[in-house]
Amino acid sequence: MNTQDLIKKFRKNGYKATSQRLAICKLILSRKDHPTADQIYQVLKEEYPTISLTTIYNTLRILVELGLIQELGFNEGSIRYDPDMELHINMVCSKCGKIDDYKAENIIQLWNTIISDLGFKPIGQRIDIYYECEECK
Amino acid sequence: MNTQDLIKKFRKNGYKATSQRLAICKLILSRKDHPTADQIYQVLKEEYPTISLTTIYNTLRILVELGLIQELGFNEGSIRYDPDMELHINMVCSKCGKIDDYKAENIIQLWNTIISDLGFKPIGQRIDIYYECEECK
DNA sequence: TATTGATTTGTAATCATTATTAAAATAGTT
DNA sequence: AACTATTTTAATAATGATTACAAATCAATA
Repeated sequence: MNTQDLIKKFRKNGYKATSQRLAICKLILSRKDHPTADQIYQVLKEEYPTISLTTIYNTLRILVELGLIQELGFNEGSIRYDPDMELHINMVCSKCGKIDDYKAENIIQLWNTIISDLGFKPIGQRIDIYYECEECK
Repeated sequence: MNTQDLIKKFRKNGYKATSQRLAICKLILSRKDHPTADQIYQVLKEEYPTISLTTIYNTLRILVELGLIQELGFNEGSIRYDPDMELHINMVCSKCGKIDDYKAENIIQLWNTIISDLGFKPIGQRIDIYYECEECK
């Protein structure tokens, strides 16, 4: 999603398209490592020295509401943000917490089987696999 | 798992079988609603008025280590504890946070297919489905 | 460009969890 | 049953992530 589309999306939903919001969007939508709010803050501080963590949190909440990203709560106590809204598996290293997305072949089949049994369409889903990554072994 | 087996399990792993630990175990292993540490604390305070949250957390950590329960971090900021270590789906209400376990019929087969593609045996997994429960609708 | 209301920011507050440490309880041994 | 070394508990303080608040700033519209 490019900047113009983002601006439109914000305005259509009654939100102002501030430079901070656009910067946060561009960052989170481009990253695949599921950063925390603080990690986003640390990066954006360089370009926007007065940006505050509150703004990061507020913007992330809006992006969740607009369906652009997904929140993933983990056991270490922090929430990570995932811009991949398609069906996928989060490969989570139990030691270092690193996360990679994994698009398995049969996952769509698995998913369709599950939801056809449910009888209704769920709002969303989350599939994690926990393992020990190469660096940690 | 009965009390005697629990005592054996603790001792075999170098942990003392204190009454607090046994009470926490019995409670968490019998509940299906994935309680938080504080919810467990609130219940056990009745029977053990001097029990502390620290003890709850310490014991839960041991139970995770012994493979008896699973930690599930959620977005509202709290960790919930799930005594069901078998493959199952957490049906999570996006509004009230209620969680029910759901054992779908064909999941295990499909899941095994996905796992075998990985080439290694994962430590664990987690499958959530988010929806709006009856009471919240 | 002026106005109005939303947004940002810095600070303080909150909540869950962890660290610390003296006192109490346990398991193994006499 | 008592002894003792060691672990565990429990109370408090500390930490870290997130949220609340209020004054200053900015975006959108006229």
